[in-house]
Amino acid sequence: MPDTPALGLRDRKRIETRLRIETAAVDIVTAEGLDGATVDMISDRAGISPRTFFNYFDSKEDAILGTQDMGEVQRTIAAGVASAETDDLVAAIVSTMFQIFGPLAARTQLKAQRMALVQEHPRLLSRQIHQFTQLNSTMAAAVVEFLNKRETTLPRDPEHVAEIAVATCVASVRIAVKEWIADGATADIDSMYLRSIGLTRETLNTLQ
Amino acid sequence: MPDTPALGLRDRKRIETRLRIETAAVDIVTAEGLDGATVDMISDRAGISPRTFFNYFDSKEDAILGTQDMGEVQRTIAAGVASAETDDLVAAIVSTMFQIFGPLAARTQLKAQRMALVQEHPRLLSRQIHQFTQLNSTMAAAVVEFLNKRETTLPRDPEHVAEIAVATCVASVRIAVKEWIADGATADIDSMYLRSIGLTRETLNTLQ
DNA sequence: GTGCATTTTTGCAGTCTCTGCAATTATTGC
DNA sequence: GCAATAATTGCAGAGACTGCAAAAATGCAC
Repeated sequence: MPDTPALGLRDRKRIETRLRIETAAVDIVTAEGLDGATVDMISDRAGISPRTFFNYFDSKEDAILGTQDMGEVQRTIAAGVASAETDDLVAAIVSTMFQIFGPLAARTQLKAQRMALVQEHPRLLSRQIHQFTQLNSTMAAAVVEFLNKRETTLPRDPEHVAEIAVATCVASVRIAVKEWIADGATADIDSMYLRSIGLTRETLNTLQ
Repeated sequence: MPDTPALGLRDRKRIETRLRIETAAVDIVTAEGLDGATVDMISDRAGISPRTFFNYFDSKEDAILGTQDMGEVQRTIAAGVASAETDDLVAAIVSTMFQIFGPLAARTQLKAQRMALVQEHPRLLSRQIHQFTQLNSTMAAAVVEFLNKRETTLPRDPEHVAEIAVATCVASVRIAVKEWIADGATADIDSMYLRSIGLTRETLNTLQ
């Protein structure tokens, strides 16, 4: 992915503004709490009008989470699972997830703060889980393709199997990330990946 | 569970009002859509003032979902998984979930409508997922106990394995219920249970 | 039944989120 | 420059939700 070839002033400004809003939102919520932070305060710090705030985000929560266009994420998923070289479904799903959230390893102050907020405020967690859930169906579709392509002991209901498989892997990634945060967010992304795979395997052994 | 021993008029009325609100909420949202239904409309049909609405529910969404006290649910879970006679973890989890949502089989117009609404409106789904997530941690704790009690090849991280196992089983139950709704909600609860177990097994086979 | 304590309901005023619309301003391609 | 396009903004307004204090309903003595 080349670094955005020819970005005009307009687009550069938009990206910049978006980031300013996200930063302002996370900062103020960190300082004042979720209910203590109003859209007015955030807009004010970001240097825009409250009305403009809603041109960038649908809600206060979205601004805090930095919700972005899901289009690219979805394309990454489809490509990732489809192009997996392994026949190991777990590895294919988990590694795709780390492709998506890998940039999380190159973490910024903003991202670290954001993750802390999500752990702290149930309302945010709820919204984030919802986003993950939307991802789930996209991932499940990619997994169905994966299954069909391999043709190895095709299950009766590939769609359903795919959804459960995704739910399982997503849970293991989530837990690996949680651990990672608990450990002070020091480890690198590879160890998170390995940890996540390991958790999945352990669970499968236990369930069998 | 004996039928509420000595309930005064005050308590009976409160329960009745609560149900009237839930019914009104579901009916109006079914007819007018999620945004088309206002708290004023719901309160009006329920025969209460808008202010009283918020004495019963924290939000419109909660009224639609009929959100209730999670205390009893949590006790049911702990008891269910703990008292499971099988050594089969999947069976223990899934059957506990059906213990919880079993009364769903004795379904009412209200519950059927509610489930349809949740499938239809992402905002509701989001809120419900959040509730389930809270349940997950309770279930995971019960599963850890289950694992410890059996002492069969204790995994390195029982807590994490438990969370993933629960996520897997919850997903399979969710999908079984979804199918059930798609089929017109005709089948009985036992077939849902069997379907859910079957889905889990298939997935495990595929993942191994 | 009457009177008193406790709950529940309600109205009201107010804050905050979020939307549609139309005017204004900024960027772009020519 | 100049027109087309896009972003920003103000404004008016709907709707969700809260705190507070008055009013009504209920429970419990007596």
